[in-house]
Amino acid sequence: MKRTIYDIARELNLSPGTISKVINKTGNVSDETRERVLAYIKKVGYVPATSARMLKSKKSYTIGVVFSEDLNIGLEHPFFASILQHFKKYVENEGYELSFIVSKLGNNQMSYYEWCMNKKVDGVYIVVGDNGDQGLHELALKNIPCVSTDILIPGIHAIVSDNRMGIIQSLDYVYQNGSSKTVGMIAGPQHSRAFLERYQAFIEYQNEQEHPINPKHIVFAESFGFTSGYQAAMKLLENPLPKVLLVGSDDIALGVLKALKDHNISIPKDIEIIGFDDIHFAKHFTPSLTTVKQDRERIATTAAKKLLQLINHPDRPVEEVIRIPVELMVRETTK
Amino acid sequence: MKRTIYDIARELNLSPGTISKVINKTGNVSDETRERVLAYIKKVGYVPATSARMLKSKKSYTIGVVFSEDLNIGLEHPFFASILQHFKKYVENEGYELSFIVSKLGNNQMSYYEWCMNKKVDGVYIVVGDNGDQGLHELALKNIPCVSTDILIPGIHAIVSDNRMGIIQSLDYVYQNGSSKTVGMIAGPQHSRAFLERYQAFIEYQNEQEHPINPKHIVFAESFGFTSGYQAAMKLLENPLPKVLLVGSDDIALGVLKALKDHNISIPKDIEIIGFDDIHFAKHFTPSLTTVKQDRERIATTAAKKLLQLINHPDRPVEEVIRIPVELMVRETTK
DNA sequence: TTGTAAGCGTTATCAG
DNA sequence: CTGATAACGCTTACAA
Repeated sequence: MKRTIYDIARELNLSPGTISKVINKTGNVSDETRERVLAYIKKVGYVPATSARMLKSKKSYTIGVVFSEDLNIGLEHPFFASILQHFKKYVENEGYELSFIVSKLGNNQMSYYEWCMNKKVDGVYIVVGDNGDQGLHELALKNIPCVSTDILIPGIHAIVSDNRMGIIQSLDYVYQNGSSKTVGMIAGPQHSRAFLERYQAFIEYQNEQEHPINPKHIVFAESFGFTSGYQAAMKLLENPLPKVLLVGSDDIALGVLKALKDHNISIPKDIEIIGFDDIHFAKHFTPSLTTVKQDRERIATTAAKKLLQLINHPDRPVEEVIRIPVELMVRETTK
Repeated sequence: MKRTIYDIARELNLSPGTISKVINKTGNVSDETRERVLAYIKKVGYVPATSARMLKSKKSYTIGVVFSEDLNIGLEHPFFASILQHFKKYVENEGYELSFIVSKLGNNQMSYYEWCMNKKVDGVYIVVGDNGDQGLHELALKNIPCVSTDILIPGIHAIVSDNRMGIIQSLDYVYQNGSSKTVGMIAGPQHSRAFLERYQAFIEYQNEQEHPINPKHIVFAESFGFTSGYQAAMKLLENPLPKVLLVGSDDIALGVLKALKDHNISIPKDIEIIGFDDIHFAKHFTPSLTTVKQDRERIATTAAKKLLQLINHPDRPVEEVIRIPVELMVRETTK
């Protein structure tokens, strides 16, 4: 049933080495035999045994995926799942597959790096990672090709949204025509880079443009997700509201919207809301959410492309951080 | 740097074979040497090379995951992503890891079965699959351990929700106290087993209880998702509405809700809605959605447990289809 | 251009 | 109870 390179060699009156050469497009083989082998391989549906190949060549055509669970962001997270999906599609098309890196496998604990050595993965992709995770920093030190679409670690290439640009677009939109509305922000947890960047961009913009910042109009959500958005909004409601509210993420924004509705606050009449992410649901909500769209597909494919480049041309230098442009989607929560 | 079983043997004045034995808990080793080896291994952080181990033993401690993309259900799907997440957690804890099965890897097309042989996966998990997918049926024929939490294929063990029970609970709730409301259904695409079962259960219940079924109150959504729900609702609106509406899934139900709202139909006053799934968002929507909750965690862990059993005790027979109970979550879209 | 043979790091079967 | 030794299926010098 299962055929090896030896069987093929015998059946074709060739030597195993030759077969290997044509499969790997290495060494010299006459065009004729190459064709013959290729045809035969296709006919009988031979596929080389990965394990043997790995054992010998130290390559696996596999990319390890870090999807940090510590943050309690499940695979269900609308943003990260989507990115992972696009990434997967791209690399599979290039002949690579994905395997989740896990640090606690049954009994034996193993660092990301050990896992990579052990599995001989060609590269690793950090979809979402925790900055406090030592394993990640260890990875950055060893030189294994590695890209991230989340955290920024010196030594690891990252592809992330231009958060600052998103905030600028939002505020430019708010202040257009010389309007001088009061604007507040419900920021996400500040241990997350993306949330931190968005918050800082907000503060900087306001300072540069000399718009006042009212501390009571700034609230930090405790976590990701709907519920923490709801709670943050409750806190905001303790004081008079600003006219416009930027929210760190759509997930959170939806919770905010709900809290506001529950208090009979009319949107966008009483307060305008601008989110961040453009998750699938943003446009379906009532009222539909004005938000900054992250180009998930572009982030993912850029990351994939870059990782493959790192793997196949380790010499060619590349920029370490790439910022992907974002776009403001104006919908019903602003006027 | 990288240590092999040989290095360890040498450093410990033993033979490689002995080391292997203690690692695999096989053959006879004196307690003393076992301890000594185990201690040393832990100290130096040795991990066996998977490739070599696979090559020799035909085991990989890896489970192949089928996540059909043909259906355009991405990794982002709230139900399946959540199930996969729970499954992953369970098997990782038992020392297995997950690798996505892919049939078109770069240039060479390969059937699921070939992939499994090639990668020597110990089992396969079908999170979501297309019934028209020949590769899946081929898998069922070969005897590789395999479980599904979606499609039902003869020969493949399946763990799915008790859809009939969900419909019965919903309708019992609707008809409680001898009420005789008219009830309709927006069913999902009928090529999907789960949707089909829900539809059939509905029809059977109504017939058994001798409640009339108005064909105009039954609409089939063309696809999964919000948009097809919206469209289905539009169709339903062409005729007078029933008093109660069961919807095949929450995803679809949210689209329905939106369409109804857009037409100024009051929920639950004019029409009551009951969904299916209890996706995360169901309780956050306004009004919050009454729905049948699928126990995603239990489905996933049951599937995981069963697959591991199939792998490790292929002899022990097990039922082929397990139905997991569901629970009606009563919220604001019903009164 | 093709064939030979020595590994890669394990496991498993025998002897000792 | 422990130690040799032959696979496992492939890649890669090197020889023919």
